[in-house]
Amino acid sequence: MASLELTMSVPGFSSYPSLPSSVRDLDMNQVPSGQGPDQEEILEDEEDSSNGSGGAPRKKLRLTKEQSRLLEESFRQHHTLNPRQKEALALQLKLRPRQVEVWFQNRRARSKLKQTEMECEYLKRWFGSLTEQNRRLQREVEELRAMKVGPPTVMSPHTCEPLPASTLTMCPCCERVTTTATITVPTQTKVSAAANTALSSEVATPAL
DNA sequence: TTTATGGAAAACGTTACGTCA
DNA sequence: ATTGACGTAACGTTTTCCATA
Repeated sequence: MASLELTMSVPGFSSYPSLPSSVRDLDMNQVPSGQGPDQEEILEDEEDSSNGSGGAPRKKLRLTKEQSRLLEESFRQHHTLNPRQKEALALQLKLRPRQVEVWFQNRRARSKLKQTEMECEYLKRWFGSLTEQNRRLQREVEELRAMKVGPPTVMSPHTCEPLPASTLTMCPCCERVTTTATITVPTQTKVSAAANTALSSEVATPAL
């Protein structure tokens, strides 16, 4: 079985499979951009903001730098919290467990968003590279067609007579180059074999 | 063993607030 | 002082997972 192995280099990415290292190694724990004024104690009148859908306008607090730092640190260790961890962290940060929970939810969402953006970028590049590859191969096919080289004569080892030549055709439906050969078996049973050599699509696809 | 059910947690989508240019 | 963009805390809903009957 003939398979054509093509290697491609995606600009800006060293190699796949799976995700390129530049994508894999990115620290998803980094706060996306993130700055902010020195928040001293804009905190908490605990009780009132525990509202509970009662129609009270929700108060939005800003976390202090220290709180953010601790939350980030905790997030680096595990992206989800069990109730115990949540409680402990809330205690440590002087926040309500619900706030810690919400922060982790949002943080996971930001991580995922960033990851998705990077994957999207990667796929765009990969698509561009494949398109270019496809163009090259099609040009190559055209050139081969234009050459109109006569088929090589292959002698049968059994009869010592010339075998019918294989033909190189383009499959109209999938646009793959197809090699078709008629094989003469000694028992005079004729077998038609079609070897589908997918020139254009035998590109190893990365597992994303 | 398989299926139905219910609760908890996570994911998702959206809103509202604070900040900055 | 106003406005629009942006980041993010908070919330409601949907989906997923798991234990139990």
